[in-house]
Amino acid sequence: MSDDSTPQRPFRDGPSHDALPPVAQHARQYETVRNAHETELIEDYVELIGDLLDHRGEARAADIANRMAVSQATVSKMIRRLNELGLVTSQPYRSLFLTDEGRKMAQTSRGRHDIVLHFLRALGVPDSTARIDAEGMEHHVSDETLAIMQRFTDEKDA
Amino acid sequence: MSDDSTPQRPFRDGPSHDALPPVAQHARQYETVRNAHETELIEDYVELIGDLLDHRGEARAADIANRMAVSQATVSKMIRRLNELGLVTSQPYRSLFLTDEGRKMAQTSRGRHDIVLHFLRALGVPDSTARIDAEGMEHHVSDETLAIMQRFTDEKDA
DNA sequence: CAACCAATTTAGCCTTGGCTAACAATGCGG
DNA sequence: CCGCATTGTTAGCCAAGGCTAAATTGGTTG
Repeated sequence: MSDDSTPQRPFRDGPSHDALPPVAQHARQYETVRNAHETELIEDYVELIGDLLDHRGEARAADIANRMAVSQATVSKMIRRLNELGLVTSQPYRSLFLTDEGRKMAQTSRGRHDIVLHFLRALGVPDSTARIDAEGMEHHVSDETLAIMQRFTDEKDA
Repeated sequence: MSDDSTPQRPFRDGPSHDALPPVAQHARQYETVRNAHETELIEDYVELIGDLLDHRGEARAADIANRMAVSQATVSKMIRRLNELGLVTSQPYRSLFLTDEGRKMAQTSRGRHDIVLHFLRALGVPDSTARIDAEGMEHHVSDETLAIMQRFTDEKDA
């Protein structure tokens, strides 16, 4: 463990850099991101399925594959996983449905997504860019920040 | 292809949902996120190595493992990858260095990271939360949005 | 200078999330 | 009601990014 015993070396003369955060805190940042990665794809699928159900009354694997730009095989495999996780129910060759838990996740995810999207628009980001950024950002924004974004958007719109 | 021929079904009576984006655009959102995922870990490693070099004069595998909260074996494997990608140079059992390209990536990544972090703070997010969120968000913010964030922060600080 | 401890690397395993190709079921048009 | 296009599934491949355990190297210290 060579870390964090070494006092600051007098090496730099460049622009001022922030100090490195303490190891434990730094580590927690990365852990949080890794954890988010584990759930975000799941959430994206569930959210999309929820949207399809709302807007079209059904969610077919082919539609999901299209919208995700992914092969049907990938979707099929993922659906099995969602099934095991108790998020969707499906009979073979039939349209999908969300379980209660799945519906809850879809709703939450939807909510976060909307807050981020509206926030970006309120900030002045053009729609098509806002959509793309929101998709990536939504899984990495804490509840705390989310609340602040919400507040910002509300004030802007008021 | 059952998609996008079906006109709106009159199903919902709940809260107003935005319409689904056209398939092509929707697909692009997900593709962008997938692409970001491919590079973001790499960027995180390179950025961290750059930070360690700046702040401590050297970047050791053990420090990286500590700060990332990951095993040394994982770091070792990743370093080999970074090597193959021409981002770092390393002799076995020795400290690491960034190539020109690696330095450039570290700098860019650092820049994005700082903009997002400062933006979040300017928005009113407490520091420790801002750090965590910034880590996750930095790879999903477009240049366009980044510029807007920068501007916002500048105005706030002025 | 030998021996031990810390750091690094290697080997081998696992899960995720993609893919293609081949096969199976559905359901519609004639 | 038969045939065939569309849709869904399965099998088997691959790369990435984790892990543990074991082997190696390097440095320090008694």
